[in-house]
Amino acid sequence: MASAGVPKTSWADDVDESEQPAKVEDYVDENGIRTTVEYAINDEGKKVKITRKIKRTLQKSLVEHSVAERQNWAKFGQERGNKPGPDRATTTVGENVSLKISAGNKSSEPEPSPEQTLKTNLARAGAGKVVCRLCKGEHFTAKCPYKDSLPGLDGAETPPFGGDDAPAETSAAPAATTGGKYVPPSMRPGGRGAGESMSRPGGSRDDLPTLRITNISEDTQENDLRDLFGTFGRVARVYVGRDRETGAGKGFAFVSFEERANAQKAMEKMHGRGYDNLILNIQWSQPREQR
DNA sequence: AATGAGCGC
Repeated sequence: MASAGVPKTSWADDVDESEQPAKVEDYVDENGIRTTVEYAINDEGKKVKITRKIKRTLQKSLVEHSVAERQNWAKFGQERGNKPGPDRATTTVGENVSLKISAGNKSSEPEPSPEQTLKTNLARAGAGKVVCRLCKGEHFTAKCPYKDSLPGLDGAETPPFGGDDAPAETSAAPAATTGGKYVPPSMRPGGRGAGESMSRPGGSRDDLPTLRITNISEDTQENDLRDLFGTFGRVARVYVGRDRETGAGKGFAFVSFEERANAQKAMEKMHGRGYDNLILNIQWSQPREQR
């Protein structure tokens, strides 16, 4: 408008101008001549029409020799007798497809569904708030001081799937299969009873008979100890204390057996024995977590 | 000399 004659000083104006090339034509004719026509504003602020004709030729220096050579092949079949090279009337050059590399499959999922968004928002609303399911205190249920004295959650009271506080409407079939997070097979309603083949009666893994091994070399690995103590019986778990940063061993480890008698025997046999130029020191471990 | 990780509402 009035600013037409004012010299442009702002770089932003330039950007705006270049944002609108207003291309009106862009085609390739049968001879491979690409023509583009666009309107632009030149330096004097005048509207100009720019017509470009570009002859697309394969440059042998940029193309592998054998590929460039094919341009000269005599045509056959329905194209017999036509001149060599691609006929732009019948042949199009594939457009560039940009390949997006991403780790995992998360980024490939489309925009979240309304339900997912709702879920996310609900989760955000309650973020940072921890409520014990047993005593309603501000701690995780697993940390509840009344965990043992209050009626537990492990009975039939709380179904493992779709808890008692879930609205009845969510029991639709899709919700049951896709609605939530992963449910381990042993926890699925139709699946095998929990631990039919895995767990022993009367114990979570926290009360396995566990030995504390000290004075091991810093590069002792879990498998080394598994091999060493496996001769006394089935080893349920091996933990090597490591530096969080460097991953180097801190000189101690825990070895849990399935059977207390085997652990006892291992301790008696191995305590004071040499391993890696060091004398093993073995005691019963104290429970990691007091209750 | 030396006593474990993470899950999660």
